[in-house]
Amino acid sequence: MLNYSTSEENYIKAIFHLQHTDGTVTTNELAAELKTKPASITDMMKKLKTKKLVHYQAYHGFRLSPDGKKVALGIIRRHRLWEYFLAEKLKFSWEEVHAVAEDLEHVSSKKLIDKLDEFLGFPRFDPHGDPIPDMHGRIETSRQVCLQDLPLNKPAVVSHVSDQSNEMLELLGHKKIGIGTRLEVKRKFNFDNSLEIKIRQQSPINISEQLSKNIFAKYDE
Amino acid sequence: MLNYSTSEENYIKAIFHLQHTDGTVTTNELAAELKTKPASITDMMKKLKTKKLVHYQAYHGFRLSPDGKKVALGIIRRHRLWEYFLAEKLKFSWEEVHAVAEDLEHVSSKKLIDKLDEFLGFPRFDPHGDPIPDMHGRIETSRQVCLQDLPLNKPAVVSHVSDQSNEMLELLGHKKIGIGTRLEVKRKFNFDNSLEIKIRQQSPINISEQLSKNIFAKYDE
DNA sequence: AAATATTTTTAGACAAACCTAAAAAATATT
DNA sequence: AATATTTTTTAGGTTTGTCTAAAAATATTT
Ligand SMILES: [Mn+2]
Ligand SMILES: [Mn+2]
Ligand SMILES: [Mn+2]
Ligand SMILES: [Mn+2]
Repeated sequence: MLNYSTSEENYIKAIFHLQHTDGTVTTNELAAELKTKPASITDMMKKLKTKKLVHYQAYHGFRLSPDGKKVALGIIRRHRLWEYFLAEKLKFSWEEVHAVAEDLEHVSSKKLIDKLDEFLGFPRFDPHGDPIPDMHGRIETSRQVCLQDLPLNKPAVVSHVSDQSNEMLELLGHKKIGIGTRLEVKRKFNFDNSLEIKIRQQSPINISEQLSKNIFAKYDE
Repeated sequence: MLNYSTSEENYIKAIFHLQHTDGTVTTNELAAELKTKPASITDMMKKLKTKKLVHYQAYHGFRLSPDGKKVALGIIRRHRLWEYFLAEKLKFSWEEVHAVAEDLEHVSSKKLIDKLDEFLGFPRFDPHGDPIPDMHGRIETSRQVCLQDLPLNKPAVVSHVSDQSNEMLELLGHKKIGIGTRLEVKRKFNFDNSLEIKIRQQSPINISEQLSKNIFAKYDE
């Protein structure tokens, strides 16, 4: 597999993330995301087109080709493995890992990343709950997010609890929530960010913002 | 502390290493080291001079300023900590670590490096036996090298033995060599790379290339 | 369907980091 | 000391990635 410059990689990764929401990505959208000017986007899209990494027609937006997607998944794999390393091994806080991983992701030795993966025990999610692509670029399609970020009425399965204190576990036990519990968020109250959730056939219960921020769940997108 | 480009950092580090042997470094020397053309060296020296990182007078070579030395030690710290990480944690072999560290050394988050240092247990030497500068740029002046690389007639102290097999220890016991032994290499025979070494007042003894490659010693430079 | 507003592309410029070929300076040889 | 050789610098050019300002295409209003 060829090597790409840091700039090319940042563009490819940004397109990947943007086209997940939209179908195709526009020049202005990408310029805003990367904090560059639209003219720079056009320049780069021409280049990525000749390298067959994007489908691009002047004035009609662009999206990654199958090859481009493979490259993007490689970059995302590196980014998320480094984030996991920084949080888990070096004890960085969740908010700090992203900026450093933004640089580390461009060191592209395949052996380095595969050995790092092994050293970390083949983690499946980064510290933000996003899935880490495996060495073949396969990525879990279900997303892990905290309950606050779960879409309403989406069935999800509790996959992770970040605070393991006695107080937390006592509360979870009382509410009958644990790893594997299936639930849906029915309403979100903006006043205090409390949530109303439904667990199987039980009647809906209410949980505080504080609690919801420490519970993570997976759902299919 | 300011940030420097990958190119600037590679030049600064190369000057640091070259001026250790010579006093001042020449254009052609540095061009050979970095595999670039002399014209590129002149360009960069002008730039590094305006940034006050080198002392440079046209046609008369250059050397690092005190500021330039500080920058160099920061890069070398990052390089050697990553080499240690790769060898110790990711199980890379000694020969593989250098190339990857050549890239990782340019990720310049100070917090990243200080936390990595702590995670690794503040190692004092990289896998090649070179000392790792601490977070203030202090570096041990004594070098650890294998006997093959020891300068002739330099008093040195055995500091490390890489092969710990019974056969090795038997041989070392017979030759009366152990950690802490003071010795000097008196001659090197090019035919088989065997060495004649002197241990205190004993008469000189001969050791094979194979053995010498597994014995490391420190000396002041 | 025209007129207007927005988005995107083109044209041309600039800095960083490299190069080749020619000129200048320093060094070595006779 | 004059000449020849080697080293270093200068002059000018290329590629990558960015920018501004103007032109062209598309989308939205009236
Ligand atoms: Mn991230
Ligand atoms: Mn990045
Ligand atoms: Mn090295
Ligand atoms: Mn390097």
